[in-house]
Amino acid sequence: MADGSRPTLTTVAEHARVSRQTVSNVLNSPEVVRPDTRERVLRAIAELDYRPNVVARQLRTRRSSVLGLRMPPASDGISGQVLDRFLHALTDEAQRAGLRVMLFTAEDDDAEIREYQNLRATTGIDGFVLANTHAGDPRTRWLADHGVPFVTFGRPWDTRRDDGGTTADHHPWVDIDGRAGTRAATQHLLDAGHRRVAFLGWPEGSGVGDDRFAGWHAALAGAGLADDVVVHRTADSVAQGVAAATRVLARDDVTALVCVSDSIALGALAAVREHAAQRPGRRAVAVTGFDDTPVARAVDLTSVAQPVGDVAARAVELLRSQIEGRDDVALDRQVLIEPHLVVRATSRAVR
Amino acid sequence: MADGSRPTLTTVAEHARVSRQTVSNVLNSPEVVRPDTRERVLRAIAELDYRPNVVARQLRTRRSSVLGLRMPPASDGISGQVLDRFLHALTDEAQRAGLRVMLFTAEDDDAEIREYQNLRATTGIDGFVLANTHAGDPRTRWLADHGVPFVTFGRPWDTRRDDGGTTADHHPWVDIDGRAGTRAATQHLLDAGHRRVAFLGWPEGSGVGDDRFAGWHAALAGAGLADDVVVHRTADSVAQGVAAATRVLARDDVTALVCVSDSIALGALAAVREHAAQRPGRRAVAVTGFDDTPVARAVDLTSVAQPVGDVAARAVELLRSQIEGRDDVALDRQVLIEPHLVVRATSRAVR
DNA sequence: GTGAAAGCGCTAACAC
DNA sequence: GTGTTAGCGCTTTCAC
Repeated sequence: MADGSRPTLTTVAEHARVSRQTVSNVLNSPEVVRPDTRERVLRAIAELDYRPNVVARQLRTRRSSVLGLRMPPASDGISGQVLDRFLHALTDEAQRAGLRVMLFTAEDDDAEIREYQNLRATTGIDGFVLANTHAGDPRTRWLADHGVPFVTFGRPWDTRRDDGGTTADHHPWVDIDGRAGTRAATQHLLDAGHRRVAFLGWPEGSGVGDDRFAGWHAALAGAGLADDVVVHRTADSVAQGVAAATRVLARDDVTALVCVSDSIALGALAAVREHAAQRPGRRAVAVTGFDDTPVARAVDLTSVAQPVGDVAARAVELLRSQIEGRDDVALDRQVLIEPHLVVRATSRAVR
Repeated sequence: MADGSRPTLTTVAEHARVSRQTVSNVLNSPEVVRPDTRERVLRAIAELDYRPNVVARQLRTRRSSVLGLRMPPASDGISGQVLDRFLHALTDEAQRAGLRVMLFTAEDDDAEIREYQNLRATTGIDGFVLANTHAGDPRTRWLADHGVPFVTFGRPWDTRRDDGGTTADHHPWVDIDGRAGTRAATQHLLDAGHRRVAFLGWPEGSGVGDDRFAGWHAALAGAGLADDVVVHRTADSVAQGVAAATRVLARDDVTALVCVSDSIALGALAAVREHAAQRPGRRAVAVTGFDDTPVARAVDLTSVAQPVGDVAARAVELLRSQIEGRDDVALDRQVLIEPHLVVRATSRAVR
């Protein structure tokens, strides 16, 4: 029972007939204690069910072993799911490494920076994970300038900076190779015999979207089909997906659609269904999405899956090496992880 | 710049020419300090950009102002979204109340209980929020027995206990009135003139599912239509939704489907579309879902929205009253929140 | 290898 | 109203 008071270092020390310091050593530098003493101390620890008070330790060492993460704004899109899965994986990986994840919210980037200061000053958070970086992000800059350990899920997309500096560009990050993802999806369709593979993407200018576009284009180029391509760009929503696909399907030679997201793919699927109803007997148009969200699984949509577990593991690793101050030369500070294609009904030969 | 060392109470005290204690008082019991002194201290605080070290405070007061939440296992279903939205709202509300949310993971209930002990003993977490309670939950029991502040999102569905005890039954909880939700959805359909409103639900025995079923039934009973009802029960997936709806639509008098979840509604929608294609000219069958997930918005599905923001606010409130030890008689320790119906295309009169 | 002393930054208890 | 003293539980430093 945890009533009364918990045992402290002193309790354990008395119990094992050693000094508090020795108990501390057993916990933190076991190799420095003689085996039999260590044994005795460990027994006392077990008997008393002693657990070190991390708050006291934190006060002394100035290390909290806590990571901060801004709770990403509730995404209305379907793809928001990826971040949630990432958050889960991150919590898991952090815990495995003896770290905790603490959440906070902020209205905008500036508020977030203020919260960094706050959290550092008051609770001594050790580092941050940023999940939603964007072009010209002031947050990475601030963190780098202030020597705060952090890692981003997502590459910094702007390589140029007004003042010609490069600080922000060199921060540690982990990202998923979207280009490889759409490339694999496109290749998969080409392998199935499709020749006219259209791309339904986001408006130009988003790093992530452009990256995915590039993968599709590269695959077509590899097959010598890049001279005359079909692309339609639109905002990320199911309704827009319907509209975009309907437009593209007006071209009768298009037999497959590579979509930049599951949301758009979901819309495309509806359009394809409509299209098929009007032309019975014709081979169904293949569709692929991106993110492998629950919806994709639900409607049996082929999609590119982001291995968020791997991302989280590498992120924690990168963070730890910064926090512990070891300049891990062996550790790549920029990690690009390959996604994989999950083939489902919407891209398989139908009938 | 935060380099060098941050100011402490002592720094501020010297700066304001008072004792450390007075500074502490200004922060924690301002009314006890003379106005002019307080003014001077506040000025010093502002000038030095002093922020109290919460770790030190925590060591002293044994209060962490941190709430623990087990990261719910990545739900493959579409409805998992509700928890994510809740988590966001909780973080927000907690922050507003000066609390932080810390995450952890656990394999199962027992592991979670072990983690409670751990977190309490080592980091002194003040309380917990449980998001996924289930019948016969050992966690609420453990927490109650050990006097740990907590609140659940979800009612305890089992009112009986082996030993006849009632501890677990009296814990503070916040929940959404699912019954009221389906009742509103059903009434909405009845008002639109539908007479045969079928229910697509989960297998009997889940508290949440039975609750939603009850609301539908109550609405029909209120209209004198409960004598001969159409119900189909199935697992929560889109595919199952398709199958269930197809079965139910074999009865030609069914003109509306109230679904226990958006997943099932999504499937039902597909079945309805198929059905309509075979019977042109017939009035489309109305469909409603539950949870108002992004997918519902995406496909324009009428759905019952869970006001998770309200839930989070009340949860934080209940937790605070426990942590601060005030036995708030005025505060209902069991809060049922009314959801609201979001009417969209799938339940509006078509054409 | 082990122990004693000091102190991290704060607040509770009591003196003035 | 304000200041002084003590101590939360731990680790770092330095004797031994």
